[in-house]
Amino acid sequence: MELKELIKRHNLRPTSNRLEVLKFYRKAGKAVSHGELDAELGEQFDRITLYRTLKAFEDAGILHKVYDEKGIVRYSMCSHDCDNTQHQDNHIHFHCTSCEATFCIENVEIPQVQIPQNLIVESRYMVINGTCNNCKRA
Amino acid sequence: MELKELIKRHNLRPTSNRLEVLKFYRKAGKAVSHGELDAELGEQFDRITLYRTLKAFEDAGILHKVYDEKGIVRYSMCSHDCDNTQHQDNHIHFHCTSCEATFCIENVEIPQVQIPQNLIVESRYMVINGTCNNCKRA
DNA sequence: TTGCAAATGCAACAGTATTGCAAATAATTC
DNA sequence: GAATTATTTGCAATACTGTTGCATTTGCAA
Repeated sequence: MELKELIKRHNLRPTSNRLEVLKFYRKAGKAVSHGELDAELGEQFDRITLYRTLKAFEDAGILHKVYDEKGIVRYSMCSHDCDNTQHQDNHIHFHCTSCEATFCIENVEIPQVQIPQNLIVESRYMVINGTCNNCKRA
Repeated sequence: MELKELIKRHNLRPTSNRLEVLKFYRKAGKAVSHGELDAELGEQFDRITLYRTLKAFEDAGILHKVYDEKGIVRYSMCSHDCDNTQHQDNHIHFHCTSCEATFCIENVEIPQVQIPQNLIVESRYMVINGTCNNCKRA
């Protein structure tokens, strides 16, 4: 079970809570909100613990935050190994307006843009809304 | 006072509440959250009324929603006349990580991107985080 | 196996947002 | 201009999301 290793590598203790959460995220293959996580693991673990687990994973660089157009916060597994100093989630996110799923499009970089005023750019965030392949068929 | 006309044109009644809210948004020149609006006009108008006013303006196409990286919902005046069926806010938003201001960069379109899977694209949303000119000086 | 730091569960609380309903206000018709 | 109708507003209640403090438990290392 390499999830245990992943957690340890980021200087966190591999508790049963964290292992289950991470297992769920890996299985999900899409961004998952605290609410969705709680619906799945709420019987087993405390609501607040799940909040703290998500925060710990984000700080450690195991999960990264994703926002959809409605401002809903979700988390998704980092594909590259991020750390506590910097996330490398410089890819586009896709949000399906039909099933509300949000997932990362790992191999597409967010394009550079030319900004008129001389503002200092630190990071870029981009979401594409549309219909995913599942919902397209239906 | 052409704000009255603007409201009427979108089939809403130009009440004092709505006129004040719109006046505030025009003056602000940046995206404003409900909380910020309430801090300014909360003495005069009810908190819930302000929520409903924002919603009404959004539905009517007078304001459009803006999200920053923390998932905070703000509203900004639509430069082009939108309507209740579609918003045309296809421009980039800039968020200053120092003063937390968010504003529209009207004249820069969100770039097209090539998406690998055959997903159906409906709209694109982009936020650039950085430092605004005000905070740069400081 | 003992001692310490990290992690968890529970309770309380804070902030944001929505809904129902009655009262007030604006627009419409006569 | 008065009466009628529909919209808008304020208040109360409620729901959802997220955070903090503290006592207890758990994991890890000496």
